[in-house]
Amino acid sequence: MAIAKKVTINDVAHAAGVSVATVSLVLSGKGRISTATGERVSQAIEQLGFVRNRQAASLRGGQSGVIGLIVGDLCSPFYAELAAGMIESLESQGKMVFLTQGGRKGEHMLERFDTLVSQGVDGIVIAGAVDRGAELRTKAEDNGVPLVFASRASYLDDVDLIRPDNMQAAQMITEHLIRRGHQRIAWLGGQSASLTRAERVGGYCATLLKFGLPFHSEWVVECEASQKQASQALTQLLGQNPTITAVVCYNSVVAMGAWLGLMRSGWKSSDEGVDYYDKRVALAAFAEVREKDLDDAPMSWVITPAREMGKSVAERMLQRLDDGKSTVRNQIMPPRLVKQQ
Amino acid sequence: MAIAKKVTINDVAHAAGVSVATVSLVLSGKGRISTATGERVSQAIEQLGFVRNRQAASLRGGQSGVIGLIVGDLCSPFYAELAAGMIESLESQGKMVFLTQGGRKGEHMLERFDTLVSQGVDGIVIAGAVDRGAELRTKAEDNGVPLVFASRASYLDDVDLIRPDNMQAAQMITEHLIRRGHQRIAWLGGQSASLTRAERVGGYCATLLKFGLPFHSEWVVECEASQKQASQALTQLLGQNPTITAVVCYNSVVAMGAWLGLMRSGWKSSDEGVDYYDKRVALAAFAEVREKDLDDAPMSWVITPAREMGKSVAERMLQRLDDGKSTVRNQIMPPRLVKQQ
DNA sequence: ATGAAAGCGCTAACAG
DNA sequence: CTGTTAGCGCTTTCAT
Repeated sequence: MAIAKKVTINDVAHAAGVSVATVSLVLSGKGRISTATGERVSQAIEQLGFVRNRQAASLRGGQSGVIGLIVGDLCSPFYAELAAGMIESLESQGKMVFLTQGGRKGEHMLERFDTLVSQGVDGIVIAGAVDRGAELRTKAEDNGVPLVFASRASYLDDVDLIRPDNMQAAQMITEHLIRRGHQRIAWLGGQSASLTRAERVGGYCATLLKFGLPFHSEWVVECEASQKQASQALTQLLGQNPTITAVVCYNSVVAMGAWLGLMRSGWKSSDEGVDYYDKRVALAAFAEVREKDLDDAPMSWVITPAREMGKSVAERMLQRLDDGKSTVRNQIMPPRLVKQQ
Repeated sequence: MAIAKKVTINDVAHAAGVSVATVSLVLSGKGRISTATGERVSQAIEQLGFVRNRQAASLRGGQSGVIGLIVGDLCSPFYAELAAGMIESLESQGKMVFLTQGGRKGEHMLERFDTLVSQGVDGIVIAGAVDRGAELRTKAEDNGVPLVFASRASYLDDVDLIRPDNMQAAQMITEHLIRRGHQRIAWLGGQSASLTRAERVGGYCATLLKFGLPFHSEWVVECEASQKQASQALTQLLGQNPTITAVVCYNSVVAMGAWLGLMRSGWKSSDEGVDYYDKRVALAAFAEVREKDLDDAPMSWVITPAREMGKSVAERMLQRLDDGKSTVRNQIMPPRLVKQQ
């Protein structure tokens, strides 16, 4: 099959018996075109199967209709879902997305940024850990490219930023346990270097204090994201502090490890926690996204709706595209509590 | 801060005291340029911070350096990792990737395809379930755009296709159990409408026969991807068929459910399976990607290296770009067995 | 080995 | 309302 010669705006103009300018106007919906001509042009377009060359359009000065997305780690479920939500939203507005990877720690953000600019994107979204935010902001200003950040945790200031409300999430999950009658609540998991964890621990701690409950630093234990480690850490914690009745787990792996650990030591899970003779320990957790594995676990958990966050990011970007001068702002995604049973 | 006026090839030519043509030649590495001039140009480029406008380049007739990727579901860990591998690979070759979503069932593949073409991509990769493969192939031919498919399971023929070896994966995991002494091996999970499952069950069955072991259709049970359902289904299966000593689980959720189910019924996990008095049942599973949750489970599992598959896809695409006439081929990714110690 | 010039397909003034 | 015209930034013959 021969390669169909590309049909251009010229061919359309010819077929419709008008000038290229007219076709262009019809295409962009600008200018007042008579209904009759508009009709004729549309028909020609249809008939010839014309698809407008965005590159040429953008070269001439218009918008490219393309948004660049630099995501740190596409394999993180949270960012994958964020990206999916964003792309979905943008595509429904007729935009397209250039996806590139900035590295788990944001190592490649700057180079990727340049590449995106050279591709003529209308705006850039950066999702994930950011290495050199200030430089990026300057670059964006220099190039006149709207920039929006989306991150799980961040201290960036003076930029458009959308992020989860880690502190509120921690408050919700802690308060949930308290309302179920728990007074001695421990924390399991995460590494102290993590910003996300810091924000969450902050919320946990604040909530305890707010309810006049004891906060013991020995009840906040670090551990790696492995079931075995979580299981061991929890057993040790409970052994040394038998009065603890509830545990907040930093993520789903830790949570599963905690649960399994208890079960393996002879505890049995019931609807509201894990029981051992006359004692009960309730579990609660943070999760990146809705996970099948947690569905059947005897615990409540809290997530940040990543897909919706992606949509918010898209909306924010569209706004900036409309009105480049609109003031930057810091937007926060409320978390969602998933109650067990 | 004022928006820096975009520096073009003209400015570079001026600064280096040569013509734009020369700069272009240096940029593309074509044509014989004297070392001296080349040096001077490169220096000017560096100094002015010039970045070549790919849109213009591509418009004029060159390649755009952009590959379109239509992925069905970015939230599936398998495809997320595949995409990540592909993008990584392509970016290291100076290419960029347009990412769009084709829908879980490939509903939007055709529209997305058109959009990508209008953006002037050099080639298109389709990852995921494909709805109308034949049409896509025709479209690609008409537009002269190389097309490569990557899918977890597919019957597409006569196209460039890279897919996992589901059958071999099933053979590996089944044989693994057999070599450990199991003779009565059951299958748990998946829905019979799934193509992937069909391929895997095929491999499981074939391996049993190859080793002269019994295959009972009652030992192959469907179940949804939920721990609870898996747990119930397994309990029932083992209750009715007490001679079974090993179970192959269709995915990680089913596997976790199976394990938990056994534990909750009083079984205890050991290194080589789950024990109950004098009886032992070994578990094995398919997983989409390496999962932390499976790491500490008493079972072996098999995965298709999605990231490497992504790299293969990228390579295949680059080949087609070099040599559009190279014959299509069906490439298969070997699975990897992860033995639980 | 390098320069001059002709566009790629489209849009944005500016005329009519 | 619609046509004319001048490029956007770059590549690519064709001369020199």
